[in-house]
This record gives sequence, structure tokens and C-alpha cells, in this order.
Amino acid sequence: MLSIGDALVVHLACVGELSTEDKAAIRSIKGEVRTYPKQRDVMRVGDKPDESMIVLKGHVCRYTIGHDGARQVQSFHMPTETPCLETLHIDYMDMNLATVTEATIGAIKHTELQRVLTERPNVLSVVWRETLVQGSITREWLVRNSTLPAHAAMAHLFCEIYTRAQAVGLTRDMTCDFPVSQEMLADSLGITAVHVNRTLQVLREANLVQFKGGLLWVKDFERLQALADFDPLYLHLHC
Amino acid sequence: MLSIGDALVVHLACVGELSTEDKAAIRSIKGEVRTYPKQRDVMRVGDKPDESMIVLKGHVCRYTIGHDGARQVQSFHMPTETPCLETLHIDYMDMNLATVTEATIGAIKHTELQRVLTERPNVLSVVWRETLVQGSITREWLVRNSTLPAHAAMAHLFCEIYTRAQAVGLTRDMTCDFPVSQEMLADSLGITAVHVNRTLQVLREANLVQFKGGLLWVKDFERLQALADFDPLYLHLHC
DNA sequence: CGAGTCATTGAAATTACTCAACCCTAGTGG
DNA sequence: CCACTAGGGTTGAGTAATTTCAATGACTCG
Repeated sequence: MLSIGDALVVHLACVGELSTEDKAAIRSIKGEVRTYPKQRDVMRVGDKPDESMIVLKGHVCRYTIGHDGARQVQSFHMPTETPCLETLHIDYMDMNLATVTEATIGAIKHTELQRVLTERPNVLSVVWRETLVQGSITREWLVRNSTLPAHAAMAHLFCEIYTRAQAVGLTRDMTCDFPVSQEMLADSLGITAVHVNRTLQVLREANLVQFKGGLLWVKDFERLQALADFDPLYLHLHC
Repeated sequence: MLSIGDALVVHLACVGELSTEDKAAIRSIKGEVRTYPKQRDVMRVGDKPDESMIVLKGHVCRYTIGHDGARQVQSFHMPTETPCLETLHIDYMDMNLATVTEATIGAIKHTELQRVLTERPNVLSVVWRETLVQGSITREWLVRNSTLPAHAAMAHLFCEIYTRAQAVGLTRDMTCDFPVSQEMLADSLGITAVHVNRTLQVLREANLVQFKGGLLWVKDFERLQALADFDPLYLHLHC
């Protein structure tokens, strides 16, 4: 498992150009490492956090609960990703952050982060850019859930997860971890769990993708991508 | 009509705290004022802009077109708002920016903006925060289009537009400009124009809201808000 | 006046949801 | 070692929301 500093370097290197000095400065960032059980809230709506998080092990997600109890998952985050950098400048949380599986998370005080950002303007640019790429991904989720029918939306999400995992070396043999239940998948795509189940069967029978036991197995990326109308441009990957 | 500097001050004051010196520095920002006819693209997917925009008059929107020709409107922007500040750190446009009505737009060179951001760290914080609030709004659009049925989603969008207009003094007598066609409304909510038409009738007959001729008339904000499960927290309004 | 755009309506088809039951598997405690 | 349980996962049938298609109406602009 990576340290907070190393994980940050890996992640930010996917987002923008870092000099050797930048990387050294980022590695100097200290934080507290915590382990949470699965399905545990880490931050809640209304919180005023004084630290940002980085996933070191396991998976986390962000979500909101509607008035009627409906949950909308707004993002998934795998190791090295930073689910709440935006708290640097947004005072109140407007969503919840929770673990999906048991997860080890690094908590970095804003003051500690700011120290490096003021010292190194380029790191500030890259961290800012990171928050903007998050926004770009959210926009794509909006497009996905608003315009695509269920099977295409699901294919699109699978393409994204696989591509992001690949960017940080978390794939092997066309598979990657995606340890979410069908219900959580439903809450991210804005459809019901029953419909997810049936849609998964369609994708499986078309021999495009297999999703079982928290493992995503992409059997035909090309056709999955075509079905999903997936273009990774919006991920703004630098690596 | 406001100047670029004055409009920026009005907008950024909604986002965060600005000192007198900050405001003076922002007012010193120069840009080019351009007028576009309605329904005209201002930026396109793949562009590498070297300037950011601020709406001075009229309305603009951001949108993407899917493989099958489906358009997803991702945001609307009224006067004083800044639809593409994120281009400061995101090199390639991943969506289009277009006018809705005839519009007058201020174009600010990134170099000019950076000049003030490096001089005044607090302005940088507020501008960064602005881009994060955009992200927060996008997340709410995701929730809206993913979890709410058509009439609630539409009510929610109306609440948001009215609230944002109110924040910058663009409402009078429970009305505000919202000069979009039913088709564009459909493309923002992710439903068909036909369904928009019928849903509008429902809201109108319930005496909640009237939407005609580009004017939004909120007849009962309380009930509209209740129907939409609208909580303005996500707008992170500072004023 | 005519062309074009936007709004409205109706009916049929499709997609997705609801509800309720059943299955499967991993983990638990006796 | 086995029965029990709980949390997914799967299935079927009926229902509701939304789309599609096609036609008509209203309004604006040149």
C-alpha cells in the first residue's frame, strides 16, 4: 500500500505535469492514516471538514439521500484518488463521503496542503486542475444518466471505471476491482436494482462484460465503448 | 449593462468574501466585449481557449451532443455568471458553449486573469471556489435528472434558476428571465420535448409556476420547492 | 402572405418501476 | 458439521412513466 505522499504523486501525475521538486514537495505532505469498515460514512452533509482525503486502499463513494430516501451515488473513488479536495475552498459538505469496502484513507489537513500550494504554484495549478477534472467527470455522469438508456449507461460507467483503474495500474488481464453491489450500481445510474440485474444479464449475454463478486471483467472493450459512446477525453488524463 | 470588471465583482461577491482592494483589483481586469446572435456556438468541444467568458447580457448554455445526436444541456448562465472559468486549467474543451438568446459576452485572457490571481491570493481562492461551486451545481443536476420524476425535476430547475437570478437582483414580482425553448428545457432535464410540454401543463394547472415566452413566473415558491425537494445549500451562495 | 420555429395533442409502443417471491452463498452459532 | 440467517442476486407479472411518431395549431419574421 502506498503512503499518502506517494499516492498523491501518482494521482496528481495523472492530472498534470509535475517537476522533480514538485514531487518532492508533494511527498513531504503529512497526514493521518485511518481505516474504516465497509459502508461507513466518513463525512456527512453539513460537515465543515478541515482536511481532505486520499484513498490508499479499498473503494469509497460520494452520495446524497433525497427527501424520499432515494440515494444518488455521485462518484466512486479507487486507491490514489482524492474524493474531497474541493473542501479546501467549499466550507460545507453538500454530500456524504462513505466507504464502499473496508478502506484505508489518508487525511490531510488543509493547512498542510496549503503550505505546499503556496510554496509551489505549479502544484496549486495541478491540484486546482484535479478539482476541475472531477467536475468534468460529474458532467459526464450527468450526460450518462440523462441521455443514455440503461444498458448504454452501464457500459459507459464500466468503461470509465476500467479506464481510470488502468491509468493508475490497477487492472490485470482485462479485469479490475469494482466492489459495489447491484443496488449501489443502481443508485449511481439512477435506475432500480432490479433493472440493473436485468441489464447486466444483457451485457453478459452479449459477451461484453462480466460483473460478479466485486470484479469487473471487460471481455470486449471496443464493443463496450461503442455501445456506451465512451470517449475518455473528459477524464483529461495526462498519463 | 455592467462592465466586465463590475460584473465580475458582482458574481464573485456571491461566491466569497472580497476586500475593497480585491474588488479594485478585479475591476482592473480588462477584456474584449463581443456580441453574438442567438443560438450561436462560442466555444466548441476540442477547442483550446486562451480566455474565459463572462455573460454581460442575455443567456448562454453549455451542452454536448451525443453520438446519436442527442443534446445534453449541462448548464445555463445568466448575466454576471462565468460559464468557462475552468478553462484556466483545463486545456481542451469537453463541451460546447453557446448563446441561448442574443448575448453580450466579455472575453478575458487567461494571462490577464492570472495577473490578478497571483497578485491577490484571496481572489484566487474565490475564483477557485467559483469553479467548485459550478461542480456542486453539476452534481445537483446529476441528482435531479437521475432520481427525480419529470415534474419534480422541472420544479427543481425552476427553483434553481429563480434563486440564482434573485442572488444577483435579476428577479421582479416573482418572475425572472429564462429565455429557453421547451426543447432546450427537455435537453437539460433529459426528457423529451413532448413530455416537457405535458409536465409544464401539470405545474401550471397546479398553480405552481408559469413558463411562457421566455419568462419564468413562480406563483408559489414554497410548494414548488417542496415538490422539488429543493435545498439551495448546494449553490453555496455567499450573499 | 408564406416559411419556419415552437407549442400542443393523441394514440401506441417501449422502457423502466413496483412488488413479491425465491434462490444462492457466506458467515454464524449451536 | 450442520442448520440458520442475512444480504445480495434473480425472476415473473402487472403497472406507471416516458417515448415515439405523426399531425395540428400558434406565432413571428421577412
